[in-house]
Amino acid sequence: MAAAPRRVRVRVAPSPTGPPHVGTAYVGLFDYVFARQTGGDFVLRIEDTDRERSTRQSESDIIAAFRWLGLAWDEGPDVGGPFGPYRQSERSHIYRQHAEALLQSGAAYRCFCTPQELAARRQARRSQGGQAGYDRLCRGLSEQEARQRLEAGAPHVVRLRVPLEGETAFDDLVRGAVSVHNAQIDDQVLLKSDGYPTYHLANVVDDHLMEITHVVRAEEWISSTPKHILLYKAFGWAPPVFIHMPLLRNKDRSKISKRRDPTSLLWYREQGYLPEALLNFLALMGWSLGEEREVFSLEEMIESFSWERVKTGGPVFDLQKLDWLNGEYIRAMSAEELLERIIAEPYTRRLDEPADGMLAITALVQERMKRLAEFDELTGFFFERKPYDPADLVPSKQDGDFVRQALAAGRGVLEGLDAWSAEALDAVVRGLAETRGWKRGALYMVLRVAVTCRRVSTPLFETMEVLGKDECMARLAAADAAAADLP
RNA sequence: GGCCCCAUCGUCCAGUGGUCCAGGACACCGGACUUUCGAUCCGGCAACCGGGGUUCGACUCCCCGUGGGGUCACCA
Repeated sequence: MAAAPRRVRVRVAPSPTGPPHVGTAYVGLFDYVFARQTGGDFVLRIEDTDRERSTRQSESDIIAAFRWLGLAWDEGPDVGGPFGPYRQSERSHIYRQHAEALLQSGAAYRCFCTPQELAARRQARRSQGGQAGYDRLCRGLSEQEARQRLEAGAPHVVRLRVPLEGETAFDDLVRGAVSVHNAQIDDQVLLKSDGYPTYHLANVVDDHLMEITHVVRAEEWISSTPKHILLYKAFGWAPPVFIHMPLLRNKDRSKISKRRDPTSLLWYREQGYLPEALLNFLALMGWSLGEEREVFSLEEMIESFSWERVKTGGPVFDLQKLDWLNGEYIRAMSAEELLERIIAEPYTRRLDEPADGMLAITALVQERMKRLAEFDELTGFFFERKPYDPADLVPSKQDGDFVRQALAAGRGVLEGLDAWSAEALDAVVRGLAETRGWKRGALYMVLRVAVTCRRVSTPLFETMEVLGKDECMARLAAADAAAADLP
């Protein structure tokens, strides 16, 4: 039975009906890794068959988001390829043709029920505790009747004639056998009355025509996979391998949704999550290296990936862990690279500042940054004096008197200091604390607030060095004035 | 509700019949370092959903419960 080894072809098939979704990236990551590992092809196909909701904006956002992540596709609407077009809205004739073939063979039939009729009947059935789904009213229509209505121009859809008995099964690569009784399967709409295909038809036709070997998609599709199997059968095609990835979850374990957690890739990018960190994090959702290492590159994942190691339980998307991981990546790079990436996006509005100063500042915040977008907030005091409450100058267990003395003494020793380096500053201030018998921490806190206008800041002396003597002295003087009437 | 999928610390993962009174990571709580925050290092807390089988032996296999999730559209 050994089938000829086929080149692996996978696709990610987003529907451009909103912001690029993190779940799409999740599935796309596994597609990409699998394709790269096997030397296969990764295809991007735009499933824009919902004419109401699909937008070009959404499509380009999706493309931009995937580029940002670095998940490059070999074929797609923007780069072309031998199996195009890759936008379903441009393939309508293909679907119509295939629907026609099904009509001819009797595997499908025309249904003239209107949405309103369907809704009404559905509701009636439901209130009587009956089955959901289509009641198959038009399934029994005679050919003559159907033709009559068709010629009269009655709007209609094409439905799949699902066998009433038996069962349909498939083997999910990560879940094993799944089977459903055909009686449970609805006579699915294949072609809508606007002439566009539904997901079911378009998906099956395209996956076959594009020679997709492995369909990787989210778990929510499991229940419609039997319909797809039936469709492949009706066409006389061999179905691809199916792999249903678990659904990413909110904290309450429901399917991840923007109501609860951020789902837009645009948001992750804006916040300053690094693509490699986000990918690493997504990989951790359901897959592991097999050793106890959690920080790894895309390349490493490609090297050791296997479907056997993907879990089927739905993972909760934990932003706290993403933050930690992002911080790991931030700390692992050089300050130069970090700054480059902050400027490239940009994540800062300080684009006109001198490069050496920016680099020094970046080095100071690097180890306390979790997201690149925090840069300005963390470094604002370097560029401008921030308003602050003079009471902040007072260290715990100290009073205004201490603040005034500390400031006066501090200004005194610093005024005479010429070598304005962190080491020199450290030595001088340390010496001051000792000669006066002051608690070092208390003295430092006064200076910190005076110089950075904040109780929490980057290390004091490095910060003062970057700020320069003039600016520091001016800030100390201002603090001194503000401390005048501190109790 | 019908059908389907899933089930190890709060969360993410390791564990593929014995080496498990269950291991790592995040978070949390302590401690160390330290001029604040952070980073770093050290330590701690904390789980095999329940019940039946199978087996000499089950976290691991099977069944039934229970729980969670998904799906039941001319949306994907």
